[in-house]
Amino acid sequence: MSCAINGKGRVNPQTRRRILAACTALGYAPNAAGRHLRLQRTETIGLLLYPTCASEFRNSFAAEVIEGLENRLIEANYHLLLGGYHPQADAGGVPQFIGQGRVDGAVLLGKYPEQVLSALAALPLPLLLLDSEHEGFPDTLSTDGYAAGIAVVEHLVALGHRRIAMLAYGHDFPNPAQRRLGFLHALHEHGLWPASRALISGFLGHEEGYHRLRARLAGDDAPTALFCENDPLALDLIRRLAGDGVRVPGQLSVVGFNDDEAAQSSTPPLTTVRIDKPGLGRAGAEMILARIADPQLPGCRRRLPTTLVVRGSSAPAPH
Amino acid sequence: MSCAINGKGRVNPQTRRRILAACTALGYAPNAAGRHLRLQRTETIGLLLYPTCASEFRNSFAAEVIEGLENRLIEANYHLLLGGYHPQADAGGVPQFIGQGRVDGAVLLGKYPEQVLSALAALPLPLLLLDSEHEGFPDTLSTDGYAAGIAVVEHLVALGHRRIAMLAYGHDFPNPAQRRLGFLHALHEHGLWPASRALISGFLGHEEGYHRLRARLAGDDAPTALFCENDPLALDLIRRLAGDGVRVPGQLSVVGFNDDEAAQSSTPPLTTVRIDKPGLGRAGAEMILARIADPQLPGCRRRLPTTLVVRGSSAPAPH
DNA sequence: TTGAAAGCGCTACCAC
DNA sequence: GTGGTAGCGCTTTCAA
Repeated sequence: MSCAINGKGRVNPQTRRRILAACTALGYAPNAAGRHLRLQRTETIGLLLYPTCASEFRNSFAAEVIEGLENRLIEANYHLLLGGYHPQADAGGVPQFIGQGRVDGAVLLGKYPEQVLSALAALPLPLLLLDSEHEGFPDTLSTDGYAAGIAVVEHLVALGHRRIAMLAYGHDFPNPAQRRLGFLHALHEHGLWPASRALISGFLGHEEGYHRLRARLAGDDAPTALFCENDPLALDLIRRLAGDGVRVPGQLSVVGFNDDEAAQSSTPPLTTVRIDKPGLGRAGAEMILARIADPQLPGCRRRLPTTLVVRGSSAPAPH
Repeated sequence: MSCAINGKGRVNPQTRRRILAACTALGYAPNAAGRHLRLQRTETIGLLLYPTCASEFRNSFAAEVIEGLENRLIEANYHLLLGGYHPQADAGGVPQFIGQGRVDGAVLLGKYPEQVLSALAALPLPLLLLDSEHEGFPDTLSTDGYAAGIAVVEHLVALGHRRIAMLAYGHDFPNPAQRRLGFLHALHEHGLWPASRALISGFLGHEEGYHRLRARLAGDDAPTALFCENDPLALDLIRRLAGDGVRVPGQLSVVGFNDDEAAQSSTPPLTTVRIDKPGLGRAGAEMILARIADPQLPGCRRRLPTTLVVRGSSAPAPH
């Protein structure tokens, strides 16, 4: 009977039909617990968010990635078990549901500190680090921030800009670091000013970042173009600049990163780097499923390409 | 042994210690599948979001509610299985994981259309409708929008306002409807203008809502205070009004609803109605756990109180 | 091609 | 207070 339902083995098509009809008639569906026990498989993937579910949910990036992830997993008859980080309940930084055999594997999304990441990497469980990179994880999927950094510079140089600055937060996450490296590499290739002049970094809030930027704009070698670490930063700066009478893109071209929803509807619309977030989620689902199917698989570290989306916030350099 | 681990029955404390020590030494933890099968319980709650997980995650309201929900469930050793709405996979509008015995109950969050809600209500599974109301569900938990609508009017009347308008979307969700009713009731109590003058509703986008508002402001009995259905609407209108030279609260007091994060940091800071979102989540967790523990329990429809938060966007009425 | 039966890991019960 | 055992519902194997 099980064969009939799951479409396996040798079953008379007529018998199968009869069984399936009876199932629907009786409203029968296989019980997951029995199935899990027998199969030694839960058909469930843990989705671990850091620091909390709420914090990541508010982040539209994570939300869109999860959408792609979920869609692909549902296709594979898999489900997502949600896990935030609960210091009180989780011994040693490792969430409860791991080790309970509650999930077949887990996807890690968020900005984990090194310590938590190391603890997680040591787990005997298929794991995928999504939108980040770490040497402890055989499987990671992120985006090519390096190439994106280069693409932004190429775009601005093509518009005639020579003094291009980048505004980067003071944290140290892998992908933003890649963007900086690509950005600086491209500047160097074009013989533009050195990193010490190009990089405005180390600030924490937008307020501070804006003050640093204003200071540079007031100098005699003010940048004519600005690459921001992400869209919220770019949009906030544009708003502040507008308030202080600096025209974008007239006096300063601004490029963001992420292509958040707000980037399209801002004034001016934001030139930015687009990440296919649902695509990232789907590819991640593929990777964790493959790892679960064959734990012996060699490690896989992928970086998906990004696309530069040119909108109104970047324009030819002023003479 | 099971007794020792789960802290049940009569076990010599010394034996228990010995067993627990062995468990940690061997890294043993009970397997969830076996446990679920034996207990006929999965210690898992479905979290169903509509229309998609991504859409609800972007909504900071849902994110915060989920945070409270999750925290309480973790305390009760429960987990959250995520479910979006997948028309292709879900027969008859009911998600896969229901009926598979994969969850002990489910929490429904989001703006479900009537049809889907009815299909869900018919399920033989403990369900909690969170932040909404529907006659088909014995258990619902929402907030007291009616009282909130009254509180807003009382606040504005105390500031000397007589011409108070409310801006409400064209959709028809239970809680906003309650807010409107409370608002209109309070207007009536104070002998202020009738619903036909007070309510600016039926629009869909902010653009349209703003045009409707401007038309009213241009009339000779322009409102001096405005109650908006939610904070994003209030904040967007204030921004548009500022762009057109209308001073808030100088010429027009504005009150929002939700106390989103942005309400605190806007200029001026927004007077709004605060909902304890994590509290709503925690209370919801409590309700679904109670229902699971005893399916015979009488139905429970709760509305949590809200708080008016007075900030800078409301001020005494101009003379 | 079909039906019968073993056993996945756990907990609750029962005899000691 | 302790250890042994039945059986949860499923899939898979094996014999008919």
